[in-house]
Amino acid sequence: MTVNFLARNRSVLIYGASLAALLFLMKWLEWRFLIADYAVELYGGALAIVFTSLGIWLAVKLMKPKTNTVFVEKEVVVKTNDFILDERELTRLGLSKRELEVLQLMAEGLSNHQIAERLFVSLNTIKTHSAKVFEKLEVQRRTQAVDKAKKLRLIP
Amino acid sequence: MTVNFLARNRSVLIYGASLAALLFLMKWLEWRFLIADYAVELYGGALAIVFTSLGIWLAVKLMKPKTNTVFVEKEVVVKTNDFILDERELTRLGLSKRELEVLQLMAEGLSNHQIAERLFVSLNTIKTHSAKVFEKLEVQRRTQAVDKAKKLRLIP
DNA sequence: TATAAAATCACCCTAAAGTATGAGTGCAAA
DNA sequence: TTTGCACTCATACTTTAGGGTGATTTTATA
Repeated sequence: MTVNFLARNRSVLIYGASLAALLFLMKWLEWRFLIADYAVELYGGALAIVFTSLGIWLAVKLMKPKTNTVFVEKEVVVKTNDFILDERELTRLGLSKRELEVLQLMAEGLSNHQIAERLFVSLNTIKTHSAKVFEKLEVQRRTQAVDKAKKLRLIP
Repeated sequence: MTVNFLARNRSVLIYGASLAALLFLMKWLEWRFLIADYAVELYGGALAIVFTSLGIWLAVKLMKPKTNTVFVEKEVVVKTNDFILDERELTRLGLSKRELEVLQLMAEGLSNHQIAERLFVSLNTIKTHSAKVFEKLEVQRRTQAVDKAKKLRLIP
């Protein structure tokens, strides 16, 4: 902390040190015969050093620290695993609840027979549903239907 | 900006103003009969003001601003469209180049007949290929094969 | 060059999928 | 209340898919 302070105010310290050094130099050179004549100037120099220091101390103590706030954007990859059903597309195509259900089971690779069992209806009903699904999706095969439905975000 | 500076350094300014006011007060009170006697003190006061100001100015000028680095998380939706084929899985299952090709076309919803035309081979050949694909993927239907292949990252 | 794996094709048969059509029921909106 | 829609089921038929088997030709590699 102290080291940091010293580092930050190096220029100020150098200024102060230079002033002090200069005074000492003058003092050493002319101590013996000029001290009496230049007493006022020496007094002024000392005053300058002391009050410059006071000023610096005051400013450092009282001045609110200047803060530069730097905003750094950190990219966070968000997984897009979350499937959101495209309701708009769904209503546009006019797919009913049951038809979508059949479509989902189709996508899981179930046969019409298995879908019928799963939904407790007859095989013929599933055939009817799938036929309507194909019609609405404008396809001929279940594999096409699944492919298109995935692209249209009707199923995950 | 200037207003901001004044606000931040109010204490310093008050200190300086007080010093000045004090000097003026002394001057006003004792101007006529003490000016000669206290010339040195007035000179010292002036020096004090000037060098205190100098110190403040120096400190303000030279003090390095504190840098606050704030990390802001920015959500970036990365398209996970980039399909990378799972070669390991591919070799594990022992799927041949041609079989994978057939699998891909299956996933696009093509019928065996269409696949045969696309690859310039007979329907029977496609049937053989698809049969081997089902065997290797341990499934019974093409819809299942497509579903499993997608999950295993064999096809996009 | 021998050999294994891949690719090709054929035939037969069954299962599943898909097409077409008709019809009954229930529910909600006009 | 009627009308439309979703859901249900059935029958008949066609097409496609899938299983099983066997065979020939390429192709890559030990």
